[in-house]
Amino acid sequence: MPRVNTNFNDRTVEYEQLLNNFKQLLKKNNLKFTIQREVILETLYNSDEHLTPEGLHHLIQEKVPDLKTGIATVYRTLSLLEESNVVTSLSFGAQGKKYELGAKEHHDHLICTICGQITEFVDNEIERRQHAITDELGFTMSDHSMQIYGICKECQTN
Amino acid sequence: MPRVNTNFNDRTVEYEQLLNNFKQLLKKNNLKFTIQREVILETLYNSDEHLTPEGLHHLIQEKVPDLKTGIATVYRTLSLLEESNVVTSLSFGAQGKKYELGAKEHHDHLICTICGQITEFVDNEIERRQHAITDELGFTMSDHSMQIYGICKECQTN
DNA sequence: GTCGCTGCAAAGTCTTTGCAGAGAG
DNA sequence: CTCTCTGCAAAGACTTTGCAGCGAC
Repeated sequence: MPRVNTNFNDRTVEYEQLLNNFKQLLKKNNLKFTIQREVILETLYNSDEHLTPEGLHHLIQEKVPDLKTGIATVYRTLSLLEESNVVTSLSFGAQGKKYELGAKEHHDHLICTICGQITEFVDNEIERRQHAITDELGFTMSDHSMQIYGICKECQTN
Repeated sequence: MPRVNTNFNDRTVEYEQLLNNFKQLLKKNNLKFTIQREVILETLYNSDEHLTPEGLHHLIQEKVPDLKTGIATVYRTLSLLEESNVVTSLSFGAQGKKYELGAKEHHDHLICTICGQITEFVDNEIERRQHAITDELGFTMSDHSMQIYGICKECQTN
């Protein structure tokens, strides 16, 4: 099994927790903990980027070439993880969903339309306003997402 | 040509403007003003809902059955309208894009995960914060979108 | 008349599904 | 052992494209 950190630092602890939660979740639903599922979770964890199913599949093939993981398994596992709220999917303008671990603090996205880079941010004032708006309309908010599109600092100077 | 209003009220005026803008846009780009393009624009205008390409196609077939509009034309026209910023596409969780006229004031969306209803809203405080955030990061904002998911008032009582 | 547009059907993407064998518990 | 997972390939959903005839200008 690939594991990025073998020394016991914070990052490893965080991953161990995530992994344990995932194992419990599987057990609770009579599902099995397989190598493929672990590799997928770990790859998502170790990637700073927002991955498409295909991108994730490629990454896994590079990192663990012996395990011939099928794209179908990637899709199936992502659906499972999304249902379980372990990951969140984002569907931006163009096409195809991207996935990210959802365990992190809630955040929104800045998307550069030139280089495609995604930057995350959190703004408490916006979060507050969202609650105010839904309260006013009698709407029970379960989730929300916000994307700002434009040109990032780097792409402006190039 | 179908035309919902023949009397000269505000709504008709608004549509006439939209139509004229569209015609100018076509002329400027050496494109042709066709019946199909008018019907598509008009159907979008007269629909309060956010339409999928397929939904739009169905609506048109119902309303103008003699004109055998092909789904390909709907897709092609929507792309054209989107490029020209006449319509905006929204791609929410599930799949498939939905389109709405983009000429209206900028607004965000509340999406009921039970009945699928989409409610629009505008919040100036949020708009202000978005500008503040992008300014701070040196990001040039071109557009943004926000969706809040949850359960609408009606679905809560049912 | 010219040149763009349209409908049709075929081809592409991206995603899901059926199935038989592999593997977790 | 049982019953879920997996990889593969086939099938689906949605969208785009090639083409020959049609129609706007």
